[in-house]
Amino acid sequence: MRKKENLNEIYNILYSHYGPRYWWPADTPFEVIVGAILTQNTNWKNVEKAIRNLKLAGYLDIRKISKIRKDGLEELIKPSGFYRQKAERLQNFCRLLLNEYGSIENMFRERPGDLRNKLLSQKGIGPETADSILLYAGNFPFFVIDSYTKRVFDRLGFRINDNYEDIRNFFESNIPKNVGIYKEYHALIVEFAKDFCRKRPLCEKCPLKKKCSYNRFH
DNA sequence: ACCCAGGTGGCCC
DNA sequence: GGGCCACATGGG
Repeated sequence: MRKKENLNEIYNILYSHYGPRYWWPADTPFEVIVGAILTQNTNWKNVEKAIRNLKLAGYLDIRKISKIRKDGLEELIKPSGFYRQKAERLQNFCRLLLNEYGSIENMFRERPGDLRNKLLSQKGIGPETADSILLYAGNFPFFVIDSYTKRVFDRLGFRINDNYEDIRNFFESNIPKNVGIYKEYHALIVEFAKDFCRKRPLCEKCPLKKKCSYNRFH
């Protein structure tokens, strides 16, 4: 791991390069939750199809999803892949949410740390999904770590171990504790990773070129 | 015909 | 604690 100025500097460079990303792309907190579950190891385009299906059917609704037959839900979300487990887990989560809290607004009144543990205890909600929900639906300052984050900062020369909580703690202790910045930084990392950390030929135009440890191989 | 995508849980040691 | 594996669709 490296020092904090670098993390903030990288944020500034990415923000200058891309501008605001307006994440999370969703109309409601519940849509964030659904998207967070459906996008697990899945291309976002496929998730958009699934969410569109839910909307068109009038089923992007916590009570509707709680009551629908499981095979009906599977059909609607099929484009997002892993649709049997996701249908099961999404439905279970909706039922838990209604039973324990009654509503999303009420769920987000719980103490953030307690809520995070509650989310993590649900089957199908791991640390990234939990933090996506807490940050983008609940506006709580939890930094979201995903495979892009690990890949990007590995290439930038940060010595990152593979432990989710360690990485999250590293970010949260070295950038301002600000929900807007957390939201924007994660979105910028994803944007940057898609542009530059998959296709090597684009490296010449990379805004973080000077910081990238891959440069010595060029 | 591969490979990848905004992960997670189960099982093994 | 880490190393595999299943889970499934759609696009390059």
